Amino acid sequence: MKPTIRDVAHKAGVSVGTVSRYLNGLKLREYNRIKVEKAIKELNFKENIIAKGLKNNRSMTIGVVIGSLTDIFATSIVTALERTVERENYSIILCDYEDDVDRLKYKLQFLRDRSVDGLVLFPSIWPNKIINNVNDYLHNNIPVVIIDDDFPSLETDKIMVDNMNASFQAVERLIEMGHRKIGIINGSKESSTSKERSKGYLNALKKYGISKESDLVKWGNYSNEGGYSATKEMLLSGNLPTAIYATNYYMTLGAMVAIQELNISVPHELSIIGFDRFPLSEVIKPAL
Amino acid sequence: MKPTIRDVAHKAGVSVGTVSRYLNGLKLREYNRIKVEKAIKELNFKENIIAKGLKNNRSMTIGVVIGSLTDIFATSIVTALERTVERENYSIILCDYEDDVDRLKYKLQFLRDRSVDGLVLFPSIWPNKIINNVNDYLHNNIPVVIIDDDFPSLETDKIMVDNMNASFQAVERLIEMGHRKIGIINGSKESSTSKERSKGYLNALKKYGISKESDLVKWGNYSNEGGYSATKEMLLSGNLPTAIYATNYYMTLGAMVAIQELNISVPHELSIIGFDRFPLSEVIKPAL
DNA sequence: AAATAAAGTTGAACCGGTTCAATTATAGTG
DNA sequence: CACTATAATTGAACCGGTTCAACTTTATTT
Repeated sequence: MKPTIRDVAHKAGVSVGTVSRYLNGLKLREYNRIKVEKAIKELNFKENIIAKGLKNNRSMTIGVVIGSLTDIFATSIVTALERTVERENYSIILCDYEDDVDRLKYKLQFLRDRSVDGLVLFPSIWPNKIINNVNDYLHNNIPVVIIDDDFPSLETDKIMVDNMNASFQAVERLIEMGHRKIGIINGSKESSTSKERSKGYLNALKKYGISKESDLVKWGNYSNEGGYSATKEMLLSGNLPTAIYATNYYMTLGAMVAIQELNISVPHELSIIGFDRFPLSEVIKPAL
Repeated sequence: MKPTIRDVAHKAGVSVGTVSRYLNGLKLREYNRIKVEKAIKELNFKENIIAKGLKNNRSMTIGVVIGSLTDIFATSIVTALERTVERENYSIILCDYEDDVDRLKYKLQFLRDRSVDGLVLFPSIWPNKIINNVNDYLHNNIPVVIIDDDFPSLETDKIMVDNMNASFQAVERLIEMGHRKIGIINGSKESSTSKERSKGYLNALKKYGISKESDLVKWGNYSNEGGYSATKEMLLSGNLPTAIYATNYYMTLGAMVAIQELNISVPHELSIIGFDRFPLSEVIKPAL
């Protein structure tokens, strides 16, 4: 059987309370500290995190809810997150809701039942449908952090990407390079980030007195395939852009494939700029 | 305060033991069952998974250790895995070891300390360095499943991809189509899957009496960039292949970029076949 | 050296479930 | 109907930690 705190106490000749104090970093008398440390080492004692959690009602876990595990934007953030929480001895329970509201709700409940000590929520396209679930966390004083999504009615911490401004700058850059016919591949019509990115595009056009052309505005649903077909559609419509702005990584990839397939040379015939950093960016010549 | 099993027992007028039996699916007398169900509903009782775990020493969690969260091969398996364990009310603690042995060891220990009920281990390139850690699980009767990696000395369950054979078939296919100069973009020299895939390639060549040409064997380290530069190198070496076999998804992508950049047309001048299913496969014309 | 303050230790009770020996209710038998 | 056999219930003890009031030891003051 695994040694317990009582075994340690017995071996060291002190009380359980003393061992507990040691484990929690409180001060012991020198000679007791030495005895406890010796006993811990000899028994190879490891504290039981579950038992610990029972009394102080902490699970030392953080729930992370993510639309899809194959979304590189989200997973790269989770990687950094994991590295951070690990330092405090927390672990991450990762839930993929497969871009489905009901599964999202289910997962939020699931994590509640596991008494996670905190929640990190990645963007979904139905912010209003899960307000109750999120409030359930807040009312129980469980901290919630929302990543890059628009929940105006919820009092949670948020980490926002300045989508509108980033978008504006990207498009402005193209305009400064002389482009006047700039196509955009938007994400999905429901998502708040997509709306923001679209707004930045429109604002940039407006600032420079360029009128919006509907042929040059497509929706690619944030996916490889969507970006591919939106780009094909745009480039085959007859009304050719001189630059394309793809509003995420996957659609940029899809756009690249479409462009190369149509034998359009970048950047001579067409410029392209994409949101998100792009593993292949460094490799492609001319670089994006 | 959250209601406990004792509150339920009190409200229903039965003992805690009876409520516990109900929660564990044992039979109650009809009238007791009704009272308990009513009390649970009225109090909105949820069982405390942590307390449950303390007595029977189960954490209802499964540790999953993965080289990189941005590896689509691994994450797509994790997605399916999560969906499966969720049905049994298990959750997944995901650990990304960032392709680093020490972090891998640390993570294995970390998950042990959290008393996970099982471990799923994704391939690493240092199988021998973690044997002790894995044995620590096995000696404590914690089931371990190893995914597509070669641990001949460990008595764990394994899920293997038949890398050698799949590789053989891919290459054989190319040969049957008339190719004689077939390039391969291998993964990394240390990984067992890569060795297997390489072996399949060589076996196919041997079967058809084609001799190996070193110009046509490159290593791409399983990455986009690696695939890209390996392909560039091969295609610029002067000794041109008529077909290329890229041994994973990322390198296939990198190879495609390289090929299109060199203005080589697929499949007229060059055929390409890739290991792993490929989100863009459907979209690219001619299809891979 | 005695009185007081501060620091450290003790161990029983607790967290919210499960378990099981003892007990009680129901069903089956002749 | 009495007598078993079986099924269901009870509640105290337990899982492995934390906590805190009561106590002991050490340090400081006078």
